[in-house]
Formats: sequence, C-alpha cells, structure tokens
Amino acid sequence: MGAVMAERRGSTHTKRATYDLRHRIVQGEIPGGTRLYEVALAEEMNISRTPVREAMSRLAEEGLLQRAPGGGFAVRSFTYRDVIDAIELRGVLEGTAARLAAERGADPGKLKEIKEISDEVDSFVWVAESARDFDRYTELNAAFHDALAALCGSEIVQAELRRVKSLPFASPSAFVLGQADGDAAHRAMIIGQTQHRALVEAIEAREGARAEAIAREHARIARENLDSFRNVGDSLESVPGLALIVD
Amino acid sequence: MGAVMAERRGSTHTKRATYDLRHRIVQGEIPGGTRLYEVALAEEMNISRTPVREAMSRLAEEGLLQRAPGGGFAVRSFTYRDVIDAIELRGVLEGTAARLAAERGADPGKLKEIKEISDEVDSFVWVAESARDFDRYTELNAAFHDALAALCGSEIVQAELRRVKSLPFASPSAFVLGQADGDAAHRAMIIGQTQHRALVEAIEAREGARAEAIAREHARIARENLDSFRNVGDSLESVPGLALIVD
DNA sequence: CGGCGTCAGAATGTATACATCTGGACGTGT
DNA sequence: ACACGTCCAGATGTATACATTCTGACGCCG
Repeated sequence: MGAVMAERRGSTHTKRATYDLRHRIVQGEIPGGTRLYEVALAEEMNISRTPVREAMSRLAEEGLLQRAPGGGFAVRSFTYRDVIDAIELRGVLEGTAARLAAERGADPGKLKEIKEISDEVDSFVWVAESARDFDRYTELNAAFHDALAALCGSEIVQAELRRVKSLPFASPSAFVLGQADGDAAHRAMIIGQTQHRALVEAIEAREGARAEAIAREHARIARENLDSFRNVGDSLESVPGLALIVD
Repeated sequence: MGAVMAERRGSTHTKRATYDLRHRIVQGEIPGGTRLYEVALAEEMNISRTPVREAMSRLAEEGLLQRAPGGGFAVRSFTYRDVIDAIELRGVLEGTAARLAAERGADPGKLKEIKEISDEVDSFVWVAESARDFDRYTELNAAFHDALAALCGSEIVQAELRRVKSLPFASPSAFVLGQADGDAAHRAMIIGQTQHRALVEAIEAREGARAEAIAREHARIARENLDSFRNVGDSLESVPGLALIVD
C-alpha cells in the first residue's frame, strides 16, 4: 500500500473501514437486511479483506451487524417495535442506574458533575430560541445521560447502557436533532430539563423508586418524538439511524 | 493443513478455537486480566493466527474478552461487585420481560409452554432427593428462564437478556450446580419453584408490577448462593466462571 | 540522578494466495 | 412436471509473508 490513503479519521485501515461502514449504515446508504460481502467492500475501499472482516466484527459487537448463518454478516434491521423496545430498555437501564445511585449513594464528585450540567442547561433553557442554544442543549443532554450512567459506579450497568445507547435511535439525543420546529422543540426541552432536575433530586434524597420511575418516564420522550418523525418524509436522512427501520 | 485435526466439537478451526478458548477461560485455566497473544495461542492450538483472531473477536462479542488499548485482547476480569451487579441486572431485565409480557399480553402458545415446564418441576420438586432430580431441575430451570425471556415477544429484550446470561456467573443456573448439600439445595429449589409459579400467575393476570417485582426478587437467590460459594475453597473449579472473579 | 530520545524486539495490522464450503443453476432420469 | 444429483461460481475459511506500530529497556544528555 504505497498509495496516499488519507480518507477519513483513524490511522489504520480497520478503523477507517469501521468508521466508513458505520456511517454508511446509519445514514441509510446500506439498507437494513443487506448482506455484506467482504470482497465487494474491500474493492470499494481499496483495501484487503482482512481489515474489512475486522471492521465488520467490531460493528457486530456494536449490534449494527449480525452474523449470518453459514458465515458472513448482514446489516441488522429493526422493526418499529424493536425501536420502541430499545427505547423502553434504555429507560429501564437508566432507571436502574438511577435507583442504584440512590440506594447505594452516589459519589459526591460525580453528583456535583451532573448538577453542574443541569445548572448550565437551566441558564438558557427557559429563554432558548436560537439554533445555537439548541445544539448546546443536545450536547449537554448527552453529557447528562452519560453522567447518569456513571453515577451508580457500576461498570456492568454502564457497559450495558452504553451498548443500548449505541443503537442510533435509542440514544437520548436521537430525536432531539432535527426537531427544528421551534415551539415543540422548546416545550420538549423544558419538560426534559424538569425531569432531569427531579431525577437528580430523587437520587440525592436516596429515593430509589422515585428516581427509577422518573428515568423511565423520561425515556418516553424519545418514543413520542419517534412517532412525530415517522410522519415526516425527509427525516429519514436527517435523523441518523431512522433508515434502519424496515417494519 | 493436511493433518487430522479432530480436536473437539465444531467443524472449522475458528469454531474449535472459540470453544476451546471459552472453555479455558470459564474454567479458570486462563485467569481474568490475562493478555492474550495471537502467536502464542496459534502455536498452542497448531493453527494460524487468523482463526485465533476470529475466535477472540467472537468472545469479545460475548463479553468474555475485552479489546485492549493499542490492539489485542485481554480476558475480562470481574470484581465481586461486578458479579452482584450482573445478577441485579439479570433480575431487572427478566423483570422487564415479565412486565412487558403482562402488559402487552403473552402469546398463548408460549404461555402454555412455560406452564408445562413449571408443571413438570412441580411433579418432583416436593419429593426430590436424588442427584438425578437435581440435574433435571437445573435443566428445567434454564428452560423456564429461556421461556420467560421469549414470553414478551421482544427480540431486543431477549437479546440483551441472552447477553447478560452469557456471563457464566449471572446465568440463572449458575450456582444451582454443585450446590450438592441436599437440604439447603432442596429448600432453594422449593423457594425458586414457588416464585416461578407466582411469576406466571402474575403475567397471566396482567399484573405487570407484581410480575416485575417477583422476577427481581427471584434473581436474588443467585446472589445468596454466590456468597455461600465464596466461602468454600474448592468451588472455584466446580462452579464455572467463578474463577473469573478477581477482586 | 532524573528526564528523554533512540532503538530493538515482539506484537498486531495488512495483503494475498490457496483451501474449503455452500447454494443455486442446470441437466437428467423417472 | 417433479425430484434428485452434479457441478460450478462465488462466498468465507485459512495460512503465511510482509508492513507497521507499540512498548519497554537502555544509554545519553542535561
């Protein structure tokens, strides 16, 4: 390989291939259910089969691909119900993280961290208007949910949560993006932030059951957003991962 | 490769290597935290690096190995708390499966199936004595938990549950094995079976909250068994996966 | 004496040739 | 017309040579 090869981020062919493939799948360029062939992909990317295999293997770990019977991989496809279930599952797992944090007592440093995130959102959420505010919210929302996963100090819970969130449509910030309709978006932001504050409050007060219930209810926002997106044609491209849904 | 190569089950080198490696890890032959080297393993098994890589990749998907920073794999190690958390998580996920089955309504065929399993256990659990009864219980217990996972009809929930149960010590039948102390074992069997019946009853009556609570409590049996096993020296070898715990 | 660059060795990353397996097209027989 | 076997093209499985990267030890320099 004496060529240039400066395609995208990543230093090794495997990383580039992993990134490219993931991108193409999430973007909907490769539809769910498609069987992936090593040779074809290798030729497209001008690399050998080895890093392609490796990339597919990693994406299988992520849950984006599934091993086909008799070898090989296929793009995993999701039904509408799968998406509903994935969101439900995220709610359950975040609920567990919250409950355990409450029951076992959250680490003070981590608790401080999540409150700072929450405070920063408070500083602009009530008066937010610009697209910039909206981007900032998306960012902070993801940070809040990451901090929540870490709050109970359980590697196991955190790992499973990371796994479920890696499904693009089950991510906490999945349907926040693109929902550019200012009014509805603002309302959703305010509701979400209210729930965030209540969640932290419950954890601090060691109210495990309440914390769990709030986290579960909070995840339902994503479910409602899902439905509103499904009725808009062009959101298939604007919302990453929505193209994977075949039903 | 003109040689014989009829080592173990499986037709391809990859499958054999996967099986062998998994076995050696779960059995404790390779301690948690150990870095695995492709060349060394390949030489040991008299195969090339390629199927070894492939095998490690699959075991990483199972969660038994973890990718090391800078490439390669290491045997995942678990602390005592990780085990506790994994059991907790199984309870939460089985609770979700049970709740969803109750809320959404379980498939009649699947419900009949799980009741048949439960009935068969009833036929001998109250008078069980022999080791043969005990093996049979272990088998039916695993079948019950598999049927429970399938009951809500959600592929997503079932997949995550399968994933958590694949951790050897978080499996429903993990600590049932080896607990050959007749009296305590018989008591545990009876308690477990009582909970199984209550669980099915709750699902049938569409009592989601009750079903969820029972499933969670049921998983705690494993936690109690874990503690009793940790105080017995030789159970490291008799209970698969216990050797992975390093704390 | 401590920090840092350099270098060797060993590990993983990559390409490629060859082996093996699999599934469907095609033909043949009944 | 249908069932069944054969065969072949194309897929994955495997081995191996070579490239690259990483790590840790050593020794130089400040």
